[in-house]
Amino acid sequence: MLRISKMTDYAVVLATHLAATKEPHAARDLALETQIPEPTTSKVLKQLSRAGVVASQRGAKGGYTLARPAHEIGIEEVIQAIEGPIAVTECSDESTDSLCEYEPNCGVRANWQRINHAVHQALSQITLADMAFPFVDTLITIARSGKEAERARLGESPQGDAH
Amino acid sequence: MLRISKMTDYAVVLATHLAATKEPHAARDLALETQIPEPTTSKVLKQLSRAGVVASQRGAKGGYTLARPAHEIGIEEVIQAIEGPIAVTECSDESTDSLCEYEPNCGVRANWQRINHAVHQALSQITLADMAFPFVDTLITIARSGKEAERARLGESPQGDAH
DNA sequence: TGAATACAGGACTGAACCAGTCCTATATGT
DNA sequence: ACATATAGGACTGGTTCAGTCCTGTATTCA
Ligand code: SF4
Ligand code: SF4
Repeated sequence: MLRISKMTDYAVVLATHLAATKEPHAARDLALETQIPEPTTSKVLKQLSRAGVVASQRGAKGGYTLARPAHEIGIEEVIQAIEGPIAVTECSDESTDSLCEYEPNCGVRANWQRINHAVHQALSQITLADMAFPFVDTLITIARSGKEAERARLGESPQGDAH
Repeated sequence: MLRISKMTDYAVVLATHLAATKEPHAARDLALETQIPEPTTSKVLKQLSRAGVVASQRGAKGGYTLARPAHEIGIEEVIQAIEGPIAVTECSDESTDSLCEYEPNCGVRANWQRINHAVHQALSQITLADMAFPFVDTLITIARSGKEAERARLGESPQGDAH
């Protein structure tokens, strides 16, 4: 399904919630506001804290705030904090040199890596500030380059010698 | 990690392999060419067949061919054949009215659905003919619309009353 | 100081999903 | 008939995920 995990979803919801104010929010309060169970909320926020997405303050009057302004935090960063690096395929993990056993003779590897990069870029550019308002549709569109003609030509004869 | 399953990866590799010729390929032959184990290859191809991505011919001299020309089959279709509808979040499944329990008071739902739609579009436009050659980078780019200024302004004051 | 608050870290569990194999049935060509 | 090759589905071990809970530490304030 190409889906982010539930925990990651919670993370985006919570982080977006934090974007609303600069006051520290206790995990318990955020749980009440979002309806997400408190232990789970706490777990997610701890992970976000370790990843540097949110800052934490212990003790009474403590809580969580965003580590930086909302418009400087891309949701890719939030996703990565919970799930690790974005990698659409096993071979497109840019952090580790993860080796797929089929890699030596795999013809689609290079293209998957480019697709992965595009997704990564798109999610990096959408910030928590964007998520707080319904304007994302004006920000993200997938555009084909002017090489459409070339592609169509190649597409007509995929078995041709196109080296 | 926002990853497609291994089976889906195999499906794209196999389908791209089929794009090279119009002759029927037996599952066994494809398995040898791609190094993917034969039972797994067979399973994946059967799923692709049921989804209408590939056509099958039983009996001696039989095998699999693409159901349509390679440049008419988007990889989104291949992914969907194995994993079901693309849905980045639970609420962004366009096929079913899947209801998330947090949906009523979730502020990021609309934006996730737009992101999901963009990803869906991008993967639909990349065809098997594209995957057979390293030209995808010329085809997919993420573009921001001209509303960047508006966004930046909003991003500066996410806590402001922007209703 | 001591109590209350709130985060940090990690262990733990049941459930769901995934990867891969195998068996039986059916269709096709020689 | 017989060999070939797909169709469908059952089945299993392993892994990952969602969620909870416990112990420890830092901070505030009376
Ligand atoms: S190398 Fe090929 S088979 Fe291996 S993960 Fe990448 S795309 Fe998939
Ligand atoms: S409604 Fe909100 S919480 Fe539910 S799946 Fe969609 S984004 Fe996630």
